[in-house]
Amino acid sequence: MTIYDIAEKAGVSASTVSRVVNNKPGIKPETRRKIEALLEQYDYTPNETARGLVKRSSKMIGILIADIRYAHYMDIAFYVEQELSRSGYTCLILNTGITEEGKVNAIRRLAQRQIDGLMLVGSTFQCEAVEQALAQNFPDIPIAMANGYLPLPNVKGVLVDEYNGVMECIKLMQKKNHHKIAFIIPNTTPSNLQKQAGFLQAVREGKAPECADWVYLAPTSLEEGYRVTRQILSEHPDVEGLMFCEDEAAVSGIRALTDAGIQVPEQVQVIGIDNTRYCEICNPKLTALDNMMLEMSMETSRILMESLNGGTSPSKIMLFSRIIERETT
Amino acid sequence: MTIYDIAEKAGVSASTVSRVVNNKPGIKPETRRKIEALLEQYDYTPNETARGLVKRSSKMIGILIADIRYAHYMDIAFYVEQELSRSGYTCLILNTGITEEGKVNAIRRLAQRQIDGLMLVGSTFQCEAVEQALAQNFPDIPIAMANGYLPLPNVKGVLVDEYNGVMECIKLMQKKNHHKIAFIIPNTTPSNLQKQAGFLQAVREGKAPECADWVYLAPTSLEEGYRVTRQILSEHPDVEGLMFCEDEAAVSGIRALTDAGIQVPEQVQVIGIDNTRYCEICNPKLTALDNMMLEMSMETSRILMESLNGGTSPSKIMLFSRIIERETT
DNA sequence: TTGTAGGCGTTATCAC
DNA sequence: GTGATAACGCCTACAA
Repeated sequence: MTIYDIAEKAGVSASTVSRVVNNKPGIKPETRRKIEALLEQYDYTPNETARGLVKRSSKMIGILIADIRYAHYMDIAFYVEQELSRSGYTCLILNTGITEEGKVNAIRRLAQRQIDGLMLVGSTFQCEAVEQALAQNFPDIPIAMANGYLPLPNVKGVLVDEYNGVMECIKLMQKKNHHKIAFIIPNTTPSNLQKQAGFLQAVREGKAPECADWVYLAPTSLEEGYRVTRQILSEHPDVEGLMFCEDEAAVSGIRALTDAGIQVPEQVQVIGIDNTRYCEICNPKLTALDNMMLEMSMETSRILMESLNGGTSPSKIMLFSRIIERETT
Repeated sequence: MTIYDIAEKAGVSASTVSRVVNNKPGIKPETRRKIEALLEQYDYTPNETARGLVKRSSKMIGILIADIRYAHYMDIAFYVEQELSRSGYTCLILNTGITEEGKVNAIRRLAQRQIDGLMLVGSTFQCEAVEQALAQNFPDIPIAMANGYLPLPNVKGVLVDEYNGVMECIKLMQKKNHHKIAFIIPNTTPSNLQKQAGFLQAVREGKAPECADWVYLAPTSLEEGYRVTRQILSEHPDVEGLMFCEDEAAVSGIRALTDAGIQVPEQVQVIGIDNTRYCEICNPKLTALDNMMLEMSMETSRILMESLNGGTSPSKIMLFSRIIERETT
């Protein structure tokens, strides 16, 4: 069912139908009514592909996420999709993986699709390769980044103060007289390096500056969280606190501790980051740094929408994280 | 950068460029090389919108999910996106909600986009309204359903034997001499009604047939899982087992039990369904019915791919669930 | 108030 | 081997 079909049935030209479909003025009310009835009757919906071709806009937004399965990314994907749908946009969600190749590939794939806007979720996209690919493929559509930023004229970024957030976490444990703290990082994204810097700062100012060396790498997974905790216990039996960069490893860290007969939080305290559902599920419940993912994603999609509508907003804003204290501190 | 631009620079016609881009035969090797060099140099990528218009195919697949945040749906979304990407398809993932209106709306939104195929995830789509909307909007593109089926000529479904699965769960508890079992259902999707039927069957055959009345409604959430567990404890202090339709409520059910000083699994056993990550995170670890979501999603996308390629496969297949026993039974 | 004609970028069908 | 030309479905000057 095309506008031509409708036009024929209505005894008018296609352009008249097009005008009615697009609510343009200057149509005789009677004609309009007649066409609207036909539209309704035949359940006409405009072909967005054709529309996109002529309008050079697809009403589609690309969303790049390293891996949608990470609990906090998933929430972002959900809210952003909801929000953008409401304004008539359709989302292309791509899982890029964390390799440069995967990220650049995804960008190229989107480039073929005439997307109207782009959203990047996660600081992993804050890198040279992505910056170049964006500059080349999307020099002028609005781009919004959640938890990251790139210095391109059409990019806006929403950041969270994780440096101070982590510092506060460490201080919280120190205040409770837990000073020997290990730090577990899943990878070296800019965001995680920020967190690490916060850790180092707090620990160096504290009573056990030697812990600045207690930095461990453990990719996001339950298995790795368990493994690394056992490793830390064996290398530093005197450990008093574990600061994880994400909840998933943290919750299995808790498990490793209790399995080893260690009291949480009396002997060892544990803090995670992201404040995902996992925090409420594990036992004891996990204290976590809430990095405001939800607010961040809403803010990011708001900024994206604003740019799409030609509005303007600061190119970089920062939100403040906060600690949600539960049972592991 | 269009094929016309390239054609001009190469001193050939646009058709020739198009042929090279599409790897068509019958081009003088020299011409081909020259054009390929230009393509490379200007980083040309074909405009999929224009292509879609003439080919009447967008290389896009619609994916309908009630709510991507449910842990098991999320995994499906991830794997399906990966799988379809690999074959050059882009996924449009829409969260429809569980209302009829939301589901039908999503279908209409996709209808405007010339999608090549459609995937429905979850038995919630197995309903009259969706069936009608599909028949009307997508009479002839391949449609694959995960955990559901609709009797339309172009629909294929992958199902899981949850009826027997739940029955086995109940029997497992009965074998361990826990007979007084309550059943908690989040909503009345066809899939959940199947589970309930399995529960009723097993309980009626067991030693406490009166439990057939112990069916509780609790929407998927930690709060509701906790609340309903307390309610069950107060209404049936002699309860010996809890069979939840999904892990999320189950894990907070465990918490409610331990908070009430009840030993799990000695006094009350707990089983969930979906076998999500949550099972490993809570304490004690949750025994769950693995409804093979992963296999199901891979199978569903495989079937969808096959249909897209013109192949044929049975319109309805069934997978078998299995129990993953952990610490709550 | 309405219709005609051209064009968006691509592919496919004929000619040459 | 290659080049016109006509679609695909829609929008939008410009004309009438």
